[in-house]
Amino acid sequence: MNYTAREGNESSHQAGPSGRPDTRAALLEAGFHAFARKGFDGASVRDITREAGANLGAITYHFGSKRALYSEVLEANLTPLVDRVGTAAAGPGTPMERLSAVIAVFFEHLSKNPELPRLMLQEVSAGKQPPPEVVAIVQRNAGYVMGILRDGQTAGELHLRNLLFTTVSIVAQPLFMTIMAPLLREVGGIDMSDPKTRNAALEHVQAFVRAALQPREEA
Amino acid sequence: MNYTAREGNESSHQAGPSGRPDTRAALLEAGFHAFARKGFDGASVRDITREAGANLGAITYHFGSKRALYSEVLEANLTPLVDRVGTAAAGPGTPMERLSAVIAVFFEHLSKNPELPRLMLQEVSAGKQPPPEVVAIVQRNAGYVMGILRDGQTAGELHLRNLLFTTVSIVAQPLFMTIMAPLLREVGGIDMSDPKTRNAALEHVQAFVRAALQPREEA
DNA sequence: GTATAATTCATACGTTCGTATGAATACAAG
DNA sequence: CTTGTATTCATACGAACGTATGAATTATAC
Repeated sequence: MNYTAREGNESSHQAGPSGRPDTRAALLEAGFHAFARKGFDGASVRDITREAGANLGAITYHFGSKRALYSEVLEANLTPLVDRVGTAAAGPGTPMERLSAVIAVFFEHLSKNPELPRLMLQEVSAGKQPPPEVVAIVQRNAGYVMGILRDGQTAGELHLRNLLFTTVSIVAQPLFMTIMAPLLREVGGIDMSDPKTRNAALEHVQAFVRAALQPREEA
Repeated sequence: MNYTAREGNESSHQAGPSGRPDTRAALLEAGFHAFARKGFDGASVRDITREAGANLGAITYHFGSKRALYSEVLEANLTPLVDRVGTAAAGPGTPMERLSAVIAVFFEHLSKNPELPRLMLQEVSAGKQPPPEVVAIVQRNAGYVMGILRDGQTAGELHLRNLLFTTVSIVAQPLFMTIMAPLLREVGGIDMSDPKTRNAALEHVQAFVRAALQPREEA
């Protein structure tokens, strides 16, 4: 029972920056693809280890279990996105400009990692309570968006009633737009892998949100 | 090889309107729950048949395979929603009113069948091309929404650039709002099972879309 | 070099999976 | 009743699953 491999923190594992195989990273990568493509249950340990060029027992050795690998995959792939959102949210400009920047970050990051939204939505559409790390990440992301909305609200630049609902409405758009890509081709003959089209979609979402939040006089 | 059970059309199967067990319907119901809750791979034939109070071989007998049951579950549960959307889209009123009606239908139907959006999103977030029946249903639904948008566009009542993108932006909202319900409690302490809250969410989405599509003067 | 720890490897275990099979039962028609 | 069909049932099969095990190998320290 010596193969714990989880005792200390990283850095002592496999000399990442060297030319060594770094099985651990390969498993995270392969696991990401497999989980995104087939879901947790659909992706098998044999699939993942084979794709990673590792032995069947590698997941048990490096992570302890398939479930633990899944958790690390989630965290490792969601954190960079939310980090980018955080910096975009803290950037300069009016609240509306910062919001557009956040949408752009979202959109670009998801477009460059087309499997990520699948992973996220599978996690959320599973119905079960996601692992606490995921909840924390989502919470952090929501916090960034809500911060912008609050700023715009107090400055009178944005018009909205409910902070949380509006946040959901906004975040839903890049996620959905990205995840619907395969269906958009089928239904509308639109190819989201074309950068031109992708940019058009981004601009649509930005304009849509901008229009929705524009202050106006009404009951 | 006599248990085909798929030769003719319905009506000869099990005398639905009688007091008989109607295993077939029970399997569709149990399969819907199980697939929505655990995904296709996560839901086992043994789970489903047990929940349906049927024998282990019942799925093979009545549908031929687990996959075939899944297809029927998808179709049986998506069609009623899209039918309702169709009637709402064909209703009276201005395009904006019809759009709000469609959103309300969406919202209400999804709220009453909280597992349905999970099923839909799992299907779409699986990445693989959904079965052609599902594509057809989605296409029909998109057609209804796009019809309203086109009407409003020619009447000058709605302002939008891209028909398809706008449709995605609209449909995404009730879906996301419903599916995010568990996270909304966690993140914002909001209980979507409360009818009051649910109605507030509906009104938010309607107002959000209305504002986004309101004609205005700009570049 | 040798000793010690970290990692890989082949293989096996027990479980669960979807489906197949044929006997048993329920039902409808004559 | 008897006959024939539709359905249920218990059980079995082979495959795939996640994980465990201990030997082989590789890296690190001395």
